[in-house]
Amino acid sequence: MNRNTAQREAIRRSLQEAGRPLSAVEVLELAQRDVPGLGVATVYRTIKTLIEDGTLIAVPLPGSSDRYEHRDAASLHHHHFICNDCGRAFDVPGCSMAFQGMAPPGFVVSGHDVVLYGRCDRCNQGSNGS
Amino acid sequence: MNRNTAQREAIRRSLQEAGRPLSAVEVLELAQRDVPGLGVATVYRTIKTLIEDGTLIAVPLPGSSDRYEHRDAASLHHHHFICNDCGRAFDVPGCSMAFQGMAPPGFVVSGHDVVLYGRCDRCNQGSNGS
DNA sequence: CTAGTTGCAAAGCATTTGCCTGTGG
DNA sequence: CCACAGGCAAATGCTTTGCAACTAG
Repeated sequence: MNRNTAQREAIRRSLQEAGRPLSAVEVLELAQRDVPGLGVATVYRTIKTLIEDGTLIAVPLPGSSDRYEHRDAASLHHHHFICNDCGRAFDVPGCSMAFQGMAPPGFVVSGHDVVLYGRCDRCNQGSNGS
Repeated sequence: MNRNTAQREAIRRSLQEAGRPLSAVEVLELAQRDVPGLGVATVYRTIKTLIEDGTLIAVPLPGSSDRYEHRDAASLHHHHFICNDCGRAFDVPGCSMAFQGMAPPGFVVSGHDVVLYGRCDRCNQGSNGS
C-alpha cells in the first residue's frame, strides 16, 4: 500500500504548490500537466488515501464541492475566503471570535466555521469596479 | 401559473411551522403527513418556484444539502447552527462581527457566513454527556 | 375547457466503485 | 513476481427534467 507513482507525485505536488485549498477538479487539471492521462477516479482515490493518511484534510464549503488542503497548513485555527469572481478558495489565518454566546439557550456550541466572500487579489487587479 | 394545490399548501405549511431551515427531505416528510402520495420531484419543483417568488431563500451549508427558509425569517442578518447529533439546522439571530480586516491584503470582503456546530436543546435534554 | 401541476421514471452531475490491465519494489 | 495502483466505464446519491394524466379556476 502507498506506492510512489507519477500520478500520486503529481497530485501531491499540485496541492503543495497551490498554497490554497483545491477542489478535485483543480487538482486534476494541475496534476494533468505532469501526467496528461490522469483520470478523475485516481484523483478522488488518491485524495481519499491522503486524507486517511492524515496528510490532507477535507474542507467542506457551503454551496460548492469540497476542497482539500495539507493538514499542517490547516493545523492553526483558520477559515476560508471564496472569490465571487473566480470561485477559488483561500485560507484566512486566525480568528478571535466569541461564538459561544450566540446560540439560543439550551444549545451548546462546540465549533464553528466562517466563510468570507468577496474578490481575491488577482480578480481585483484586472477590473476595479463592475 | 401558481395554483393552489394541496401539495403546495402542505409544503408551504411545513416550512412555515418548522420555524427553522428545512432540507428537501425534511419538507417531503412533513408535507407527506398532509399529502401522503407527495413525490420528491414536486417538493423540489415547488421549492424552486417559491425561491423565484421570493417567498423562500436557499441556505447552503458546508457538507450537507441546501436548507430552505422563509425570506422574512431570513430578512435580518443571521447565521445557522447545525446539531452534530440530529443534523437539524436552526437560525441564530444577530451577528456583530468585523470580518473585513481578516482577509489578506488585496482581498476585498463583501460578505460572510458563520455556521455554528454543537448540540441542540432537544439532543441535550436526552443525554448530558457521552 | 385548458394551462398549470403532479407522479413516475429517466436524465444529469459529481463522486465512488468494479474490473481488468499495468507496474513499482 | 504480484499486490497495489490506475484507467475506463458502470454505479451511486441527490437533484432536475420529460411526459402523460390530472385538476384548479
